[in-house]
Amino acid sequence: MTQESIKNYQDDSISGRVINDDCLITLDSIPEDSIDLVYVDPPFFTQGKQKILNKNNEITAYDDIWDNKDHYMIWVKNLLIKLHKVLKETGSVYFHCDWRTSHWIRQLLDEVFFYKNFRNEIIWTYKRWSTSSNSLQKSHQSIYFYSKTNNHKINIIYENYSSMTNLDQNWQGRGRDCHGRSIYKKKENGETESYGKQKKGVPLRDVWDIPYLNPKAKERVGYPNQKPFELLERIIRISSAEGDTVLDPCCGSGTTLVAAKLLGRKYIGIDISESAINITKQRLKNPVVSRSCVTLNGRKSYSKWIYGNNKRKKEIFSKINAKPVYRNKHLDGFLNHSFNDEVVGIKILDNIENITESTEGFKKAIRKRNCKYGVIIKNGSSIQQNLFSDELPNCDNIVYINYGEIGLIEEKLGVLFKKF
Amino acid sequence: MTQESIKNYQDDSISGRVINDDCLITLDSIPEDSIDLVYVDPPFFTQGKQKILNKNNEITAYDDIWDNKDHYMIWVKNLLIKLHKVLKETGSVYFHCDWRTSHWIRQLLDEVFFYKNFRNEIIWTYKRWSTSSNSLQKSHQSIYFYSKTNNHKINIIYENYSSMTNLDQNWQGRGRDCHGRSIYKKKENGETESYGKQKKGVPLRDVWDIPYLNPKAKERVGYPNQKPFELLERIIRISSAEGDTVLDPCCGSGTTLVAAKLLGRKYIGIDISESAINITKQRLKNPVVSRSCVTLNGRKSYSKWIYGNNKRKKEIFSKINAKPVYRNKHLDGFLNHSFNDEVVGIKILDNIENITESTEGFKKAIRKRNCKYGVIIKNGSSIQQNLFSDELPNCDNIVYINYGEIGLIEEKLGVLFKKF
DNA sequence: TATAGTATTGAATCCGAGC
DNA sequence: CGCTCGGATTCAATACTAT
Repeated sequence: MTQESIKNYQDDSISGRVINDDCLITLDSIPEDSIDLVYVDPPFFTQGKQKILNKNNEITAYDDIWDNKDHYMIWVKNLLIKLHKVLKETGSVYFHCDWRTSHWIRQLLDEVFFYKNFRNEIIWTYKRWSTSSNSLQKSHQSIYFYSKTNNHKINIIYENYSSMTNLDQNWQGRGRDCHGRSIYKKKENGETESYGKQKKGVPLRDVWDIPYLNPKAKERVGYPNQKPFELLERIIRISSAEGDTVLDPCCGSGTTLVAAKLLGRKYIGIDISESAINITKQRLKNPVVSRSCVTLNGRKSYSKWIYGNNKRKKEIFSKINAKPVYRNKHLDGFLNHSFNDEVVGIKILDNIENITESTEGFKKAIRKRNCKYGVIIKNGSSIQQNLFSDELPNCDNIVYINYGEIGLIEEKLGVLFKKF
Repeated sequence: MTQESIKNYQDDSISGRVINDDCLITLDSIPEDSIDLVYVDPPFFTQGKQKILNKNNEITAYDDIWDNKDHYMIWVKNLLIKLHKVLKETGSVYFHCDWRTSHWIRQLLDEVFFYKNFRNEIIWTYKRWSTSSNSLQKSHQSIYFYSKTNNHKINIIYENYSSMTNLDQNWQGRGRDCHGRSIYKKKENGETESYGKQKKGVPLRDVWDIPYLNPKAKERVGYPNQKPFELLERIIRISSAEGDTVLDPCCGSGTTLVAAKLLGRKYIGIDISESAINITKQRLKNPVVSRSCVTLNGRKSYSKWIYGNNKRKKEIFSKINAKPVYRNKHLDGFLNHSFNDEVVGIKILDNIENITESTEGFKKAIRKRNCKYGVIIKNGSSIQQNLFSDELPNCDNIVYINYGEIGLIEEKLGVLFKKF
């Protein structure tokens, strides 16, 4: 979607309501068969193990309010029954859960919306800061998508074909052989039969790789557990049309409502927390949407930035098996393998840089990181510039290597640091 | 992993057993506390809606055998109880399920292995053929990972850092502020405190993008629902060590056992189907592992191939909103939108190509695909070469467009084909 | 040997016909 | 009117055959 199509709806003609109350109570006052789409993102059932602070260091009312599973399940079931009532026949519900409760919640969805109305388990996946753990890094959440009936409103979004798809061939006519297996139809003369027909692309998958809201993202409004705009945007686009009504019974910081407003849907948001409602109201007045760099340009785009215009840098790092570091003038990276159990810092010296100055900076940088050893590699744009020409500063713990010798890095390190 | 490290174990000194029986019966004869890792991949609960044929066009015994949910649940629960018994205290179970039953199965895992021993919901995601559907394209399956106790054996696999990671900063010491929030430690002089420590990379995530076993893959053995080697390889590496014993109670075509054998683990495979057991035994004698192109080179690797060295081609396709086609000398793609309800073929003419010859080839190519219209775009490496210079062949259904005019494509098509 | 072009095919899913 | 059954359609690969 373009930024333009969002802007069109940044006026207040779109009717929306934000209500500060217990959603179980408020839902009773919403007319039956009036809602097109519900997105539910209740507090996760962490049993109070997580303390969530807002920007003013107050523990938010957001933390769970349930003592045990049964209590939680009764609350969810009640909520679902009321949501089922207010939904139109063509309506859908999206229920956001994490690993703690997803199986219980789906059980309840089966009971209230029925197994046959299960549409998808959407996997929202993201990369995140890693934590040490005796299991795999948890980096997804599930969103259950059920419709009220089989006759639900849906706009399938189509994406580009995979680059491996043999699109050309896919146009060939198909039939079945005597065993009922699919084969290509043949013309009478034996040629394969082809036919031209417009191709739309591949339907959107149920696994969505959407970046986790960056802790520093402008979109953040200082309320915990804020969901990315993109996630809600997709859901709203898929299961509603312009002018439809979107409901979020636990609206938190209001991402759903912002997305609904910007996409020209009516919205109703409910939350029991007053601070949530205040933030939401504020946010609806002046919505900020940040498209992450990853979304806009793909993950690969960063690599150019890291390595700058210096393509040789990338090559060197791959040859010496090192990891790059960025945003640091005097330090370019580290060797992947430790040397004498110590980390080795890497600096690539461009021909415009002054050796003495750079060495000083590099020494400081690695000292700051408790690195014992460092390697400075000379890299210019010509063979001559790839050799150190000036006199080298005398440093105990730093090796200087000409570009042509980077294969010898381990050996050189070994010779120089034998004394340690 | 390298091919070498696999080959080391291609001998028969690794002890393994393959048993053709009902796993519920066989499990009673396996000693308690003797198994390190169980992988369970039972038939999905499709309620007979899917007919699965093997390569000999026989309906396999693999198709489900359960009339209803309760029947299925009892079977799974019995299986889990027996598996729990034979597992060592340090052992783990991986249970493979799809959307039909994942929530029921996790419920049973909670009952038998306990909620507290849940480790991960692994999402196996892949691209595959798509179908028209009134929901999102289902393209993942879930694998539940539970351990028998908290003291389970695990080898965390580390992957490369994302290119966006600020590795440098990651090394800074961390502490907590007075509100219990994580902050970077400061030295007395106010500088941030850093420490050098080799970083291993990011722990493996719980979302695994592993290509679906291609219908033509050499790895295929002609039994339906064969899982990719890579999937089982990961599981076995994470939750067992060399010499450990791996059990697969519904081993099917035996991928688990092959992976176990090649990784130097002992294995026990059970399946009720005789044909499955025969295939497995055969396969264990001469295992074939195929690494997919995608795995080896990444998905992006193809795009270079499609567009060849001609970067301009990519740019043109994006400007005129067209889809590329490959492995076809005379045809480069199709417009995304149909014209007069007909598909429009695209050919980009390089300066080395002969116009008359190329036009002939192009005409043949689009005729074969029932395309009524075609567009030939002139593209060279200089402004001069971007203009058609020779006399153009006279073709009713083909438009010739100079590179500089590609914005006018719709208009030109309109004028030329008004007569149709 | 490399590239162009052809042949498959799958734990899918819809739709419409036939009961 | 609710079933089931079969035909048509689907794309992401990879193997093979012919030049």
